[in-house]
Amino acid sequence: MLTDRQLFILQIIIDDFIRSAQPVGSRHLAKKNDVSYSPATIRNEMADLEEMGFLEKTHTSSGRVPSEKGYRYYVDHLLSPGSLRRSERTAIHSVFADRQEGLEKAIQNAATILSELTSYTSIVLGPKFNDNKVKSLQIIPIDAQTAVAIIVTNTGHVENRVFSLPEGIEPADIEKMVNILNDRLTGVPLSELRHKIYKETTELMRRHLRNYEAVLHMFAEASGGSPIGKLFIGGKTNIFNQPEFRDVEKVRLVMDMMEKEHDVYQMIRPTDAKAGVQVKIGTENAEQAMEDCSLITASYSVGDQPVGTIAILGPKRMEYSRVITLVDFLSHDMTNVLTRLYNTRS
Amino acid sequence: MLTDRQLFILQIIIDDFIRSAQPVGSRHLAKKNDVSYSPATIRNEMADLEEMGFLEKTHTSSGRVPSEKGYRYYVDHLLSPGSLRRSERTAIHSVFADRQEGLEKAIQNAATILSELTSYTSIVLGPKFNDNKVKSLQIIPIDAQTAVAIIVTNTGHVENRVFSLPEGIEPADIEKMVNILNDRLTGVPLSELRHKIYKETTELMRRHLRNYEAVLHMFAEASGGSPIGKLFIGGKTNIFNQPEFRDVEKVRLVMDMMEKEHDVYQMIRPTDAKAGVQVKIGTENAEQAMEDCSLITASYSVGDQPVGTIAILGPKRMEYSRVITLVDFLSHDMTNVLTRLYNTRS
DNA sequence: TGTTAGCACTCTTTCTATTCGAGTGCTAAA
DNA sequence: TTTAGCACTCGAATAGAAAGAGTGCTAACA
Repeated sequence: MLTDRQLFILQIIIDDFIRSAQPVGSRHLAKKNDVSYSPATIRNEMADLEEMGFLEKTHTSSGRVPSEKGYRYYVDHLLSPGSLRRSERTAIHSVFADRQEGLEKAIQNAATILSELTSYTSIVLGPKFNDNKVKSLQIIPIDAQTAVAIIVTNTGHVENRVFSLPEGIEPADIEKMVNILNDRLTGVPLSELRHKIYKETTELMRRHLRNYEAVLHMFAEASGGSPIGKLFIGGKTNIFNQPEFRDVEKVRLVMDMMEKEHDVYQMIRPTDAKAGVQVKIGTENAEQAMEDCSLITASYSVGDQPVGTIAILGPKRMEYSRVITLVDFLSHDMTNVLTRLYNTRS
Repeated sequence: MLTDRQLFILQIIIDDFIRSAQPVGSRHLAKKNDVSYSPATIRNEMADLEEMGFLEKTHTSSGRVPSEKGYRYYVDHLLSPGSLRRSERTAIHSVFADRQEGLEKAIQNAATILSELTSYTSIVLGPKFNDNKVKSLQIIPIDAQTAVAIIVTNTGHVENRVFSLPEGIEPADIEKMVNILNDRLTGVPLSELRHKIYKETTELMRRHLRNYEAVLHMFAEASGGSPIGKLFIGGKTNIFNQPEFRDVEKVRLVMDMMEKEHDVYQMIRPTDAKAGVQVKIGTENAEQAMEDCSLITASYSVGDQPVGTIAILGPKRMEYSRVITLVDFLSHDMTNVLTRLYNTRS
């Protein structure tokens, strides 16, 4: 077990390293105001901490650097809870205050604000309302052979798709079709739409018109939509600011990964395993490219259903305290706003 | 004026430098099969070419490197017209062969293919049909206070926006409104919609219902949409492959710029000044960050109206011949496909 | 007169040696 | 248990020195 003094020293070493990015030496620490031990004493403790795996040396006669285990212990036990400035709070609140621009824009703004406040890279996984319910279906003919199918959900989300009309269909037929579809499918969750569309309406449609299959098929397709929410990444190039990423190859690894939507999604998709803020340090991330990075994630919800994730990607030497507080705060804010907004319209 | 031999030497110097990224020396050139002059002769010619500003030295005793003026002359006068492999042609054709996925996906694929074929960064400015005409306007109520406004154009493009309904409006009122709007605005080009919506319908609407302003305003807003087409960038990290971008600061400049949609748009927006492929070398680009890059653009059209742009961003030391051929080919292909697709539906 | 061989010169790159300083580990004294 | 002292290690910085690539110029050659 660690003595109090060891805890203290571990803490100030990591704090110092996070700020300076320089290996910290015993003499340097001893000079600090709140440290009253001599360099030699500190050296002894450092040696012990290193033996236990919390610290590392870059070479035999360098100062100490936190190991991954060290960071892990730090976030689990040593973190002083950060607090937000008033200006930060209002910045975050303002993102969702003005809904005029639409949800998508608001989410994108959230990503931008987050990266600006932290000067790390932010990732926001937009909400996917799988239990969105159909509010209205429309078919708008464009010309003799073509039409647009439109699905509006109870959250105001609109899916649309161009498709070819069956040969020789009449405007009256289309109207009939739309009526049937609306009659039978209003209120059906999007996730079930594909299934229900065939089950509920095939019979009816067949009675009223020929060539209904193409149309049904089309609607089923459009309802599929993207299986995941949209990804927004803010401050992609912030990683360039980090001194440990002076190396082109390292930057490249991370940049490449950020371009691969699928990988990013895998990394931050909401896991309902644990609620609250999650921290993944270095190799704790599955992604190879993340071995020098840390990822802080929190999911946000509508009601008690998690619908999306916000995350901060930075160097392992991250300001954990600040970022955790920020991410926690924003995710709660988003949960509140979205819940108020969407949970009422059922 | 340049002698034939000077032209020849300038050409092989640039060809060689494009391939190797190394300053090319007289001895190195003389050893090539198709060069029958001695190093000394070549040195003399090089000195002349340098004096005329086509070549530069990185330091007093280095080989020569093409200057910006050199590249400019090269693309204007020395370019051997490249040809495409069959596999490249089919790759390009295949992008637009299958329209099932929708236009947006196809455009995105174009960007991806382009960056993969060239191993540079590709930028595609999605089509903006400003003369799209309104086909249909819809208002779908979501709940008592909220509704979605939808505009469908003759190309099948759908704009939508959530908005707040005026207090105490009745479903019948909405229907009336939609009828008036459709009656008066069908066929109006999107670019004029904002204007016409007030001019044509205010009077009528006022007669039929209170609080029409909010609704009109909303439609006017939605019709504004994004003033520009959507941007797709492929192979953002390809720049890392270029040896002259080993430097983190240089990469950063370019990366930062690519994140700023507005800057990118300014750079590649269609200029109907010149048709065909345009090449901007280094500082010929307005953008500061581009001083070590070249940009090759071509716009594509529907009919004879340019609607979007494709571009390749690479180092000044770019394979101009290949890329120009490729960009030219793809832009024509896109023009053909889009013209066939959209020009019929007027 | 145009071309080429030869040579001195320049500048970068690479290697080696040296020094400097920050930091450690260990021992012994307080 | 803490601390002072000291030898030791290693990286970073500095300065030559040598190697190598390439040039410019001059003079000879065809």
